Amino acid sequence: MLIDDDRELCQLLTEYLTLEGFSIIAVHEGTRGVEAALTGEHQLILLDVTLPKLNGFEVLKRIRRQSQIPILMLTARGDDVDRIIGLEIGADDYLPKPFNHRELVARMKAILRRSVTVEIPESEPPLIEIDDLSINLLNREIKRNGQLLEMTATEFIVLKILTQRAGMLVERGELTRLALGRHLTQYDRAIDMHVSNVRRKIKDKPDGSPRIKTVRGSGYFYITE
Amino acid sequence: MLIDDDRELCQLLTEYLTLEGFSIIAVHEGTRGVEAALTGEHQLILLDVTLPKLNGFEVLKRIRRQSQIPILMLTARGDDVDRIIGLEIGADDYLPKPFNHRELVARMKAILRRSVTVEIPESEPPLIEIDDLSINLLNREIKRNGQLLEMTATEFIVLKILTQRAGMLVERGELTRLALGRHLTQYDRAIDMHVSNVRRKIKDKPDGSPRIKTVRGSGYFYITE
DNA sequence: GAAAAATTTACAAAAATTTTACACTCCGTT
DNA sequence: AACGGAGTGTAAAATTTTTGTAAATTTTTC
Repeated sequence: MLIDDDRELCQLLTEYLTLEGFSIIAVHEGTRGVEAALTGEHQLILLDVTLPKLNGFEVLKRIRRQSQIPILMLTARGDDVDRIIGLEIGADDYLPKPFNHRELVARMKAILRRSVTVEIPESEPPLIEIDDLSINLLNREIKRNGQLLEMTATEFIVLKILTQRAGMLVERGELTRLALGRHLTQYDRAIDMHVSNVRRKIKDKPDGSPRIKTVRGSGYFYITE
Repeated sequence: MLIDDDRELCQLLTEYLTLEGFSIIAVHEGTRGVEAALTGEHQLILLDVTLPKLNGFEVLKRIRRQSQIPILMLTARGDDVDRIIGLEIGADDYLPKPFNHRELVARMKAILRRSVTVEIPESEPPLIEIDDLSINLLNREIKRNGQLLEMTATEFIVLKILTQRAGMLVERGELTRLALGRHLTQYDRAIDMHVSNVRRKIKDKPDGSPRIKTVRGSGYFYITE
């Protein structure tokens, strides 16, 4: 999928890439791009940085919040800052405009080659149920025996990860990477806060025992049995 | 293959990674690293950024000129520029020093998983069972005939190492390196304390015989048979 | 520009680790 | 048999690390 507001470029690229054996869908607006990217119907996103309204980085971040789909950024300005921000936020590659069509294809193929084994789209079950919690991955709702709990996006993903791996230790570093999308650095206490908030919101189990255990020096895990 | 001029780190890592099922060869110099990387004998390169003479990026570039072998960069504490340049030139991942050994393994496995052709060292069985002890590596729980024992992270790893090598002598120095991640120095009694604590917590065998034997002047081992 | 969320800061509390200290053991020597 | 040094076990103290969370700050969202 191509996200770019330059319709002429979209047409040219679509034609060319179709010729190369890709099937392309173009959208010209950021929010629509995010939606489309999250449908899971696409294998690779080509994303222009300079979009009206919602800019490319914003789009990238929103997609990354929910999906690891490969993204190749297209940017007009070849300045390093852009590259850094893009890759840092989670783009797989970047290509400065104007670019050579063949180079684009080469890079797309490179990304796809890398992602083949990663993106095994085995659909995760849309609902995690554990104890009296139900965690709906589709609409991101969490209920404690039927009652809806308010969660922020990050708290949701933290709880999702911990429950998906219930009974298994998730190390702080890994949790940080999975939930916050960055490396854990010294003195970074963000993940602790999120866990703390999750604990406060989900409360203890019906029998009064805690749900999330801390393994000092390692990480956290959701207690089973 | 590990390319790093810090020999001490190389030794520690080699030991640890060997324990994890990898076979490691370390070189301490850039040009030799490039040569070795291009022999095609290795599946993954761990590459330090701050090498004398030929720096890590240069090594990376030279390797990439001829090979797509997976490369994980070890960067000095997280300066963004380094990270990005590394990825830009073609590293597969990076890990800022100082890093957690377990995290390194996780990332190595992730990279290897992506490069289909390589077989990942079969992850150690998640459960060690010996006598009436069961040691769960997933959630780091230790049970003595069903009953949960409280252990600190260090005590856990000490017991893990001793039981994994049950019947074999583990020297104090090696145990210190593996469990505490440092070299044993004169008057360092920490490992003795940990062994002592482990002994106290796991108690003797059901028949009243001790589980961990001291070999005076050498080390410890878990008694089998 | 206000509200919400995320992150950082700060600090007390808890827990883990290391160090210290001393008793004890092994073992070769006197 | 007594001596003495090196190595070991471990209690207790000292130190360091880690965690929980309130509050402040920054960033993001709408």
